[in-house]
Amino acid sequence: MPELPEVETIRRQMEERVVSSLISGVTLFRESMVRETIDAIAGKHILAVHRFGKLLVITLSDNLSVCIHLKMTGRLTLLAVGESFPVHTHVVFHLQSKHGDQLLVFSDSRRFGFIHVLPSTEVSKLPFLVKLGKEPLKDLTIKDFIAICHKTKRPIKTLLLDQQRISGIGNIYACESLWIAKIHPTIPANALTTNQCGALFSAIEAVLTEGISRGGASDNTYRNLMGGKGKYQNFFKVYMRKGKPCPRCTTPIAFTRLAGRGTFYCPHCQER
DNA sequence: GGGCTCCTGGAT
DNA sequence: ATCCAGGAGCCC
Repeated sequence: MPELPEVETIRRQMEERVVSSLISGVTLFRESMVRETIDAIAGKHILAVHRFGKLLVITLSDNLSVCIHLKMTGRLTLLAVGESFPVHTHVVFHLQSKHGDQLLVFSDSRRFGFIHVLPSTEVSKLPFLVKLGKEPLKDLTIKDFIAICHKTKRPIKTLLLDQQRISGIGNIYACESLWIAKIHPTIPANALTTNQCGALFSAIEAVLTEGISRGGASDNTYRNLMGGKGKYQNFFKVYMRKGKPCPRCTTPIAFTRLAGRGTFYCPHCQER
């Protein structure tokens, strides 16, 4: 569930609360969640927290980095020492800073997520990052976006979800941006006019920006670093609103399945 | 480029 | 008891 705005919310909270901390130790409850040995990070300092699409990259001292993907149900939670761990806690980072001792906890009920520990100079070679597409609100230009759309006949919504073409968009923001741009999710991407591409590009920027400003969407399992919920779910126009009136035209929101994903749209506004 | 798979909690 | 959520790697 965490998409670009949710991961960005966590990144910003980490920037505020854990950067410059010393990692005094690590407790590993489930080895399979970590791709390499994690012992080396004890004694390192947290220098910065970056985000690439939905991937978090924590830069440590001594050329070491920790890359974390939350996938569906992964969570990072900051706790005071003595607070009980969330269910399905797999890794605990023990932190020391001038604010006192804290615990950074990685939990993931479905265990789709992963943690990589590797030299900072190797991070950019991670297959996921090598193949990652450009990112809205960052380096993806409208010109790029039009070119990407016109290069494939795949359904536009499937294209929006393809991290190797465009990074950061997940199911929620794909549905919401298509509704704003009045584009049907199954239209072949190369059938979109330049104007439609422009409208969709603007819509993507708008929903991601609003998602970030509302602290992400917690329609289900997402929680931020402090365990709090986002608020964007209260502003969904179509996502999870099957049968409810379209906010623009009152037609009941339709639900279909596209590439195995639940897809919400207005059959009137987003006519094919 | 579509379908299957990983996994568990929650809805039905 | 069964179905379903979906990010992304993997299989053809």
